[in-house]
Amino acid sequence: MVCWSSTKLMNICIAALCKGQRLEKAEAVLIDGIRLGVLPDVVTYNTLIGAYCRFVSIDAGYSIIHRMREAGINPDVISFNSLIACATRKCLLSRSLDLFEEMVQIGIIPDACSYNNLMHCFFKLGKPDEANRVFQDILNRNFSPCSATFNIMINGLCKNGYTNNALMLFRNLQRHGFVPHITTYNILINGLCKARRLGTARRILKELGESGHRPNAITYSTILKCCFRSRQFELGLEVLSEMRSEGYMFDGFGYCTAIAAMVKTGRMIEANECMNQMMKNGIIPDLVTYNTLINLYCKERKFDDAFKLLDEIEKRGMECDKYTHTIIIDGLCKSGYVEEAQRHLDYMNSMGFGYNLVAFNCIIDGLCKAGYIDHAMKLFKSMEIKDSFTYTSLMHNLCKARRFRCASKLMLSCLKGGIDVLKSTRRAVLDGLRHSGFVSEARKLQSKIRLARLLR
DNA sequence: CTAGGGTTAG
Repeated sequence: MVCWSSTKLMNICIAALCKGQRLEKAEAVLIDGIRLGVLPDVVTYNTLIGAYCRFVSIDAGYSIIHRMREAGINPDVISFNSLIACATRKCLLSRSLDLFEEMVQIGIIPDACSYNNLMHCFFKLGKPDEANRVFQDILNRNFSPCSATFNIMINGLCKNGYTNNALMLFRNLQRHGFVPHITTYNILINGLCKARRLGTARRILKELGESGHRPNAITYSTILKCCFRSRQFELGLEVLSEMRSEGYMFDGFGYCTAIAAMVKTGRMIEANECMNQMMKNGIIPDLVTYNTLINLYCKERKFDDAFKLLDEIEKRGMECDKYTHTIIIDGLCKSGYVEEAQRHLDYMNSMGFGYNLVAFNCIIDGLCKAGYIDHAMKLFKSMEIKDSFTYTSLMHNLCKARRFRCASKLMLSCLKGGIDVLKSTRRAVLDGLRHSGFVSEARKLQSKIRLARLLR
């Protein structure tokens, strides 16, 4: 007799192969099993559904439903839950709803997990009311909601702009004895950060520490990213030192964010410390990490160190990307080596990289700063594509050289091309015109700027 | 089933 345990054994084997993305091998094991008289059961097919959904497509997953039926096995709630979860994850939301309905219609009773999926789907559809209805349903039917239910709810509320309700739900749950998991904290912190409520986010972070959980890499990268995005570098660095004094570690992503922000704010000593700490923690640099470090060295004019890293990239069999080259070009410009920067741009082109607008902008700025504004204007005229950086850079430097009418002309072509410029540049051009006697020209330009902004 | 994310220019 073929015993139950051989099917179970086969399932374990198939599950392991599926996990390693070896679907063909898994199918081969199944065929072998059937030939030897080991019959697949609902677990076997559910494993395959999960794997096909994840690695191939939802349709491939769904086709297993047909195969099961042909083999005389009915799909169960787990089969459908995997399909629905997969559809939701891939944002095929109407598909999720159809699958849910199909499941109910063939008489399968949804479980807590099905309802969680449904809520998640409604939130992604931007229908928080529908999601809330499902949530109330879960509570009313005494489905004993698990922490995932609450997490999906809190996350969904945040993502749909109801950060306050999310916070209230969180507090309510706590009052009822719910102990938040690290995931719950992270969801809430992310929501608060995105809503620019940094103060509250920090309070929740503090509570997280007091709760006995430790903030993980996700927690900190969420907070840091948010501080730096809103240009609150001081606060970000404060969080960073808080984290350090607590003995927390970054992953490679976190270090890159932190080092880049320090370089941008001119905190070179701290950036170097951060880099050393990263090395000590055994983070193996990837290309983005190298780019970040090369940027640090270039901005410190340590070109020897920068080129050492370039060698290291090659030695490890990696290839520099457009970021690497742009960083070098900008570094050379900022150190006054504009000719070398231009040579490097030519070299980059010969390597088959496409048009590099950022690099051109760096060189335009570099030429201006080195006093070659006419040279910069010539290059500007030859450029195929320009953006607000190109114009802002030129106009700002023209103003510095007191060539306000030329800057004014550029401003007009910005308005015509629908290119936005910095407020400070607008101010510099207008004030410059006024103070150098071109009052009526300034007035005309100002009204054109107003008109353009109204039409936008 | 639920959470985040890295690098360049004004």
